[in-house]
Amino acid sequence: MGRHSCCYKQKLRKGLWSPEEDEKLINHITKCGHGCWSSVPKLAGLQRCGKSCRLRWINYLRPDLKRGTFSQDEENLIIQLHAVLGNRWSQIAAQLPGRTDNEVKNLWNSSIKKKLRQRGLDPNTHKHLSEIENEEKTSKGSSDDQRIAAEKTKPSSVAIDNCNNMAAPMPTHDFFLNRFVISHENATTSFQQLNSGPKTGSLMIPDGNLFLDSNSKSSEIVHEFNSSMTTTLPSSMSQLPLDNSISPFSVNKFQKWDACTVSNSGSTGNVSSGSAELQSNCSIFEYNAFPWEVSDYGKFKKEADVQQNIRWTDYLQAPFLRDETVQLQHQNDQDIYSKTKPETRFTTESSLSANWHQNQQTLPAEDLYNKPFQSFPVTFG
DNA sequence: AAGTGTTGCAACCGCAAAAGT
DNA sequence: GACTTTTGCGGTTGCAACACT
Repeated sequence: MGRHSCCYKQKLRKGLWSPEEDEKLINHITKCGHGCWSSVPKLAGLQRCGKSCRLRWINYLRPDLKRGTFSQDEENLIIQLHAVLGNRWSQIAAQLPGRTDNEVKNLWNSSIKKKLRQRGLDPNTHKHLSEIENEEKTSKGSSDDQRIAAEKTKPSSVAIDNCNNMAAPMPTHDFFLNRFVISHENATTSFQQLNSGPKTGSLMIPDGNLFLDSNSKSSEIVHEFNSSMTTTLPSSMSQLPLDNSISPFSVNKFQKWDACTVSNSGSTGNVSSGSAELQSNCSIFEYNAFPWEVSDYGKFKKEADVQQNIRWTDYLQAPFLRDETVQLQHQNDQDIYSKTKPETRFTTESSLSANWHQNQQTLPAEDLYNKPFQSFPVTFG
């Protein structure tokens, strides 16, 4: 471990953080926020550089970190995302609530890579090693060596092909569904971790689902609430009690929902009637269908705007939803929907996530990995 | 028990992009 | 527009803990 140049100049501490340092940093940030990181050490009374403080906070002290070992589902998701995104750890970590890019990166380097190799897969290209060997045999010359070397630093060729192909498939139905379930589930988990009291309506707003209404196939986006949470929906998230039991960071995470909160219908279940905005051609990023951090929201939205603004209505009308062959590939996911009758469509997310987890768990890891995975490089660059 | 190798992870480095002046 | 500062990211390293001999 080296030391930042600024640390040399100012003779700042390096290496592991002591509990006292952690406490100082936590106290300072919870009271004042981090503001400009370069000023944090001075204000917090730390002999560290701002960069070091930022890293310590993001990777270790942040209250919304999950910690602990990665679940099999998380590992599978990392593998899938890596096939699309390559070594873009921050983007991968953004799909794993409570996990940091550093954690994901470490897991990949220390564990997942080995597992993939044991399964006969190249962790860089996600291709079978035999396939790569064949390619190497058939392609000779230095130009090919350069290509292979370059390929190692890129996401899978499938993803690249899709990226270069104007007719590349849209994001897959199951991928988005999975993302919903995971992030949705996490929102609940975060809530429960942060506030052991009764679930009030306010914080349950993010616990509502933004669902694809596959029954009507009308490309309608339905915002739904659990029946238990329809009674008291505050008009503003600012009404949240900012006591010690609720981290300001969790509130920050959910703030975006405030912007799309529709007037409470007063009825249980479907409140789509009041969601004109949601039914418009809004980008999927604009209403935080995924409970990412606001900063992530901005980042992804920007990327999406710059590259290709995938809209929910576009997604719902995507060819793969009409393509029989592809639909067969997503039979399991369709089943999740089809088994839910319209009148009982608003099943709790737990049943959905249970289905999903069950689905994942019944697949051996390798089978899961080998499952056709259509990437969506358009969105994530 | 002591020495050596391996592993997991926290933290640093260097670079690039963004933001500020 | 040029320059400086800040922020964010991916790659890498150092070290403590563990496993093995």
